[in-house]
Amino acid sequence: MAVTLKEVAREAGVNLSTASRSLHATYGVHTATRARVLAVAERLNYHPNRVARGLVTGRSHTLGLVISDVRNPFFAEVARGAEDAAYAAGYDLVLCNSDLDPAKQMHYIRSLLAMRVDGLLMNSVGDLSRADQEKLAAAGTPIVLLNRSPKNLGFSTATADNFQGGFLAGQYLARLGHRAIAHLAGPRQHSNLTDRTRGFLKAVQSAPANVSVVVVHGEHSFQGGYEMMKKLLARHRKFTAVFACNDAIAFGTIRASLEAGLSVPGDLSIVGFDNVEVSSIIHPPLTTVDQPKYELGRAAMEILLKRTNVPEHRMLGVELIERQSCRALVGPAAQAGKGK
Amino acid sequence: MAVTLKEVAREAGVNLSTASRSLHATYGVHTATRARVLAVAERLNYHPNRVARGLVTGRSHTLGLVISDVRNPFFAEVARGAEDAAYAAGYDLVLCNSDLDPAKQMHYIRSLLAMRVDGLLMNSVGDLSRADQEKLAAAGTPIVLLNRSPKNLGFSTATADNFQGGFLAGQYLARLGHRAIAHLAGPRQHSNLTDRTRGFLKAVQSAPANVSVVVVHGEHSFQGGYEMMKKLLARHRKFTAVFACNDAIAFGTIRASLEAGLSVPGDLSIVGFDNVEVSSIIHPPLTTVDQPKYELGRAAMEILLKRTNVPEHRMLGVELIERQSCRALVGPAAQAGKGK
DNA sequence: CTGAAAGCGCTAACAG
DNA sequence: CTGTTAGCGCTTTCAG
Repeated sequence: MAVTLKEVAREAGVNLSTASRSLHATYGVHTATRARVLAVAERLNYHPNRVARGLVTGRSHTLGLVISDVRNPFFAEVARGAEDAAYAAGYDLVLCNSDLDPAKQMHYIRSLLAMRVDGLLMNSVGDLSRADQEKLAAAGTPIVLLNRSPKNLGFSTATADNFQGGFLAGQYLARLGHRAIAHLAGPRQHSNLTDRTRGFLKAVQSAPANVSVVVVHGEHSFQGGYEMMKKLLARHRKFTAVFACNDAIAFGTIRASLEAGLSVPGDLSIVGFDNVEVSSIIHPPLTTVDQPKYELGRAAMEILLKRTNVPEHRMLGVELIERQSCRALVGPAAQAGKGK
Repeated sequence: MAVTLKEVAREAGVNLSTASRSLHATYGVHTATRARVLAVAERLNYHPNRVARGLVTGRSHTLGLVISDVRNPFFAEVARGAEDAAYAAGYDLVLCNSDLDPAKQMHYIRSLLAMRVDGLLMNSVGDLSRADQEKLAAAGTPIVLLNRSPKNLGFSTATADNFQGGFLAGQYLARLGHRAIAHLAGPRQHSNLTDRTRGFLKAVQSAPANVSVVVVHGEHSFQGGYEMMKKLLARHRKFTAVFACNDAIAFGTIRASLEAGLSVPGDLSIVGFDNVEVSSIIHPPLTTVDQPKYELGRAAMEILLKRTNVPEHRMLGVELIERQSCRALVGPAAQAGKGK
């Protein structure tokens, strides 16, 4: 089918190994010889067979990316960051959507290991059985985990500072003068989300004034946010602001508020988390905590590409993006009807 | 490093080839022998080396997906559809983001061919030089193109019925009684977008009443839509509806309209194209033409997996999703202030 | 049913 | 600087 190095060598009148050396651009071959080989390779449209090379070198120059779903804009960004970094380093990325299903996850991992990827980037490993986790660790393939605090086994991690993000949100709302805040927290037991909650509570507790908080849990999706908010509103709770633990929830919250005849930010201030692209597109533009998604993917990939065996942990900074979904209840801005 | 078949064979006291046969579940090996081999393989945690296998079989069970950018929700959906289909068939997918840059595209293609992927799913090939296109075709690797009308070389294609989608949009707006419509058409020379335009014009021209249309071109993005609309509004054009050739443009249009003090759909009806997830989340929920994105990816993958050498062309149906961004100017619904 | 042997395309010592 | 020689781990004839 495809032309092989052997044919190139024969055509160029040199030995197989000489041809091989010529292509690797290392020294140890006469310039004229190399030129000849290269010319022939070009003419024959030769392309080295990476699988053959991989077999002998033991490196595939391929990496695995296991995430829950690329359709989630967060992961799409991460994937892009990871892919760009891989591309720059001459690696290819195999995309796997696990839906967080442990069986599917293991299936992918097995497949990836079987194809001898040089490393794995995964967004979670917590759902795997202890045995599987150990098997994974034993495989010896470098692994970096996304979005997990550095407490996992011996794996490297790359994550945003979720605690700090939650803290920023709480501090912001408290400073605007909100004294009764609802926090839509997503599922329990979701380490990076609970970190946000912890940061938020910390900020609110350390605020100069007294702030009351009601925390509700639910699905971390548009629908989940919508439902949590509906329920909250039905209970006639008095609160002037909500901190949603991600943007999707915030969007659902806005929808539910609008449907209940509340204005945002007039009656209700809302801050989200993630800063997905849509948050600047919807109305009102959402004030949210930006998480450096692309950089997260890139940073994770960089760690992976180092191929060191000592686990490395990278935590990226977050930032509050002030838009138009919050209003100040105190201070000079309070009259204006909008935050800041 | 990893345990090899040879070790399994030795441990099981059989020959290498017997071990190999045992694993392939084909007949030709005594049941007891196979059981023994399987047991040993399990115990040793043996996993076949796919690269070695690939070298001899000539098939890598890996496919390439070259799209412009996964961060584009349209492609994320397509990618997911393709990946699911690949997964179901036991294939892995290598993700490549080309940004539509011909050089990057060729780089990826080269890399993919070098790793001997069994097929390629690409979203465009039009920017490649004639020579590169021919080289691609000559490589003999099965290729299916996304979103391209079936006029390309000998490649298979999978695309939505863009013409029909444009037609549906035009027909819908005309029926609602709109007689002056702006069409935000995206860049010229973008085959699937121009198909939408053609369908739209066809519908409008064949409408019973006279409908005037102004077509404007620009970037097919939120920003592009925003700018096109600003310009249009500045020219004091009189139109009651706009058909945006994709949802991103529609979102930009809505933003620009809102900023200009126009209400949607009160003063202006807007229909988009794509039905990305956000279109149901924004306010007002966008009436748009649904393109079966996930199915597109899956269909393309199915064609690819057939590995036939006769090009196949699949065109998927589209559907108008009526939400709340349009209003009727005639008929009983006109009073209600909303379409239907 | 099982073993022996060749070879996929390439790299990497090792001689020369 | 260049050629010879082993394999990498696996599948696949071909004998037995």
